[in-house]
Amino acid sequence: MNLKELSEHLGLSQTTVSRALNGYPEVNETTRKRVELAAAEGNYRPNLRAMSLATGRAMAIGHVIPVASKNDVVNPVFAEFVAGASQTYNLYGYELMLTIAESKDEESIYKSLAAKRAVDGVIVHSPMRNDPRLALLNDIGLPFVVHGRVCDSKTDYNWIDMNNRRAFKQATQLLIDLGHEKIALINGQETLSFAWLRRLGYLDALTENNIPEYADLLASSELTETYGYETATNMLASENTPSAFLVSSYIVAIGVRRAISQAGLAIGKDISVIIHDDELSYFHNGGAFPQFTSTRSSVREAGILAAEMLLKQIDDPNLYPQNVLLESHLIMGSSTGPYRKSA
Amino acid sequence: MNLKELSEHLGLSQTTVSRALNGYPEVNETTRKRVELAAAEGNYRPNLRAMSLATGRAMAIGHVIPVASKNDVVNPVFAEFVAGASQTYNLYGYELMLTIAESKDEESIYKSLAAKRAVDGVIVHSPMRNDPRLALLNDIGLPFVVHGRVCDSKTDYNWIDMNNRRAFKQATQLLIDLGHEKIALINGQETLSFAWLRRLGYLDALTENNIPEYADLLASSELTETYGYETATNMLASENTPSAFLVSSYIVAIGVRRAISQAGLAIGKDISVIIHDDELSYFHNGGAFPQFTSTRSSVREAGILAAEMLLKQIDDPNLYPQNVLLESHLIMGSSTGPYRKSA
DNA sequence: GTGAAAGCGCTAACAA
DNA sequence: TTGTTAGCGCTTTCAC
Repeated sequence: MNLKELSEHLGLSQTTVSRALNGYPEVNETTRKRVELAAAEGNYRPNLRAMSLATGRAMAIGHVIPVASKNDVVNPVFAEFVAGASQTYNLYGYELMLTIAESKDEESIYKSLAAKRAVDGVIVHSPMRNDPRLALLNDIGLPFVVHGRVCDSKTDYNWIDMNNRRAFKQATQLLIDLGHEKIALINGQETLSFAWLRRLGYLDALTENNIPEYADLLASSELTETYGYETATNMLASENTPSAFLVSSYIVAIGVRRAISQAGLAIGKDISVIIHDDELSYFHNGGAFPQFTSTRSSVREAGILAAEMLLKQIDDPNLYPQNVLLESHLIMGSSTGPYRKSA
Repeated sequence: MNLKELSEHLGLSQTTVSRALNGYPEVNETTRKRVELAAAEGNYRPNLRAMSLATGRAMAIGHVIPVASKNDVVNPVFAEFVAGASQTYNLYGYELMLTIAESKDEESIYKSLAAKRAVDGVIVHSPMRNDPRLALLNDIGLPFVVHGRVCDSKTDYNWIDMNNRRAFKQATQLLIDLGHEKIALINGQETLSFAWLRRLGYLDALTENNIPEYADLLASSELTETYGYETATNMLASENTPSAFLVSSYIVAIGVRRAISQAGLAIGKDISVIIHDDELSYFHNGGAFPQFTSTRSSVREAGILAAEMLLKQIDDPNLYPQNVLLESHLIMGSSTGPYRKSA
């Protein structure tokens, strides 16, 4: 059923039917009711592509998820973020166009999305400390919201972020309070800003407590199990054996656990492990990890907010720039609890 | 830059330019070259919506990911599957439209996608043993491929699946060979067919080995940490204390581990844990879990194949039905290795 | 080998 | 309050 058929069926012009359905005020209420009824009966929905073509709005938002290489794992955090965004789009009648692409192809993907008029705006994921995508998107004039922050940006832009720096400062402080001094940070790639900010938070706490920073207790790489295993193994065998690990993702933590148990050590007895992972907030329901308090600030919430921000932006470019820093955050203890180092 | 501008710039008609760009044979090769050059220079891409309207093809595929409730976690497996599909769509010029929706809204979402002409086909995720979506999609005439199988379907349909049954039979056999008899299965919701098939595989092995099936060693629910923790805790405190766990997802396994360590037991010493999780294939690189062999059959591969299958179907409806059962599968050992029960 | 013209299904000026 | 008409940017007959 299309507009023409519907209007013929009603004995009205396409215009009137269109106006009735789109809530224009000048339509007679009786007519509107009639039209709405017939539309519902005939299960009529406007053809999205025709509507888009006529209005010039794509009614779609692009999410481009970068992966480092063809075989890279997709970070599960994206799934939650996208779920939140999808919820918002459903509410406002937008579609979500997803592309998962190798980082090197991203530039051409943005250009292509814009040139094809496939989307009205995009969400930028996984920002780097100095991210060339900002300039590109400004250049092609595509509205965007960044999930995270670009540390070295000179210009304003829309972003929403968790307070990674504060979270890692707090986590580190917690370990310090437990008597630890040799605290390892097994971090993500520090070219990505989330990891960089986590590093800064970790260092903040060390500095405030006059604890020296050991370079060999700082690791930074892609978040995989193998990375966690190998890094922890090396650290445990080194001179500066850490008594605590601060781990940037539960995937990595699986490897860290493996290394620890292989070294004959026990978490909660010989060593302490704190995992920080936004996604884990979902595990937390029911007090799964009672050792640490944790505010539930889910990535999904960020997705909802980011999408709303972008739609507002598209609606009214004057709102620019909008920023949200989610102060609530998550510190997740190891399942076996922290090891209190005797002073 | 649109077609009109491009053709005026070239001094040709829109028709010729369109034909040249779309590879029609009747175009003079010299002309084609000229057109292609100018198009590249002007960074011309056809307006997707105009193209769609003219051709009647949306050039987009819908993925509808169901979540049980508003606060349900999105299964990370979807991310990998979708990544694979996205790769295929990029190749063929299709877009991927993602919707994450509560199961109860799904029906209306499919109807809406079809009526709006937003997609040319859909991928059905998380099939149930008896899934009403098949009938619905057949009814509205939207081509689809199911990721998984609908156990009780009378009619044919396109699907691609891992051999969950065989994988769980093998995993169970492995534990039996290690001397275990009281083997717990902590499974997903058995209304979903993947979980049901896993259960059947588990039972296959028990039956073949004349091992009795203990009802209290079979659990089935949504895959969360808390579920794993509570179930394992109860099982460990019961009469039929299991000496081995077979766990249907690494998220659940985190809870199981927690329960085990809280009960004062050690994996690999007092108890054995096998986790099966397709997604974990990505962890496997580098022999992270050397205890078991494992063929790497990633969910991403399934995504690639499913997308190809669907595009073929759209191209030529006569190919129906297409089915792929991925025989390769994954058995992932616990990081601390299996416990060999003394006979 | 190329072009003119109609049409995909909708919205939005402009008229009435 | 409703209808007429043009047009969004492309593809595709049909004619040359």
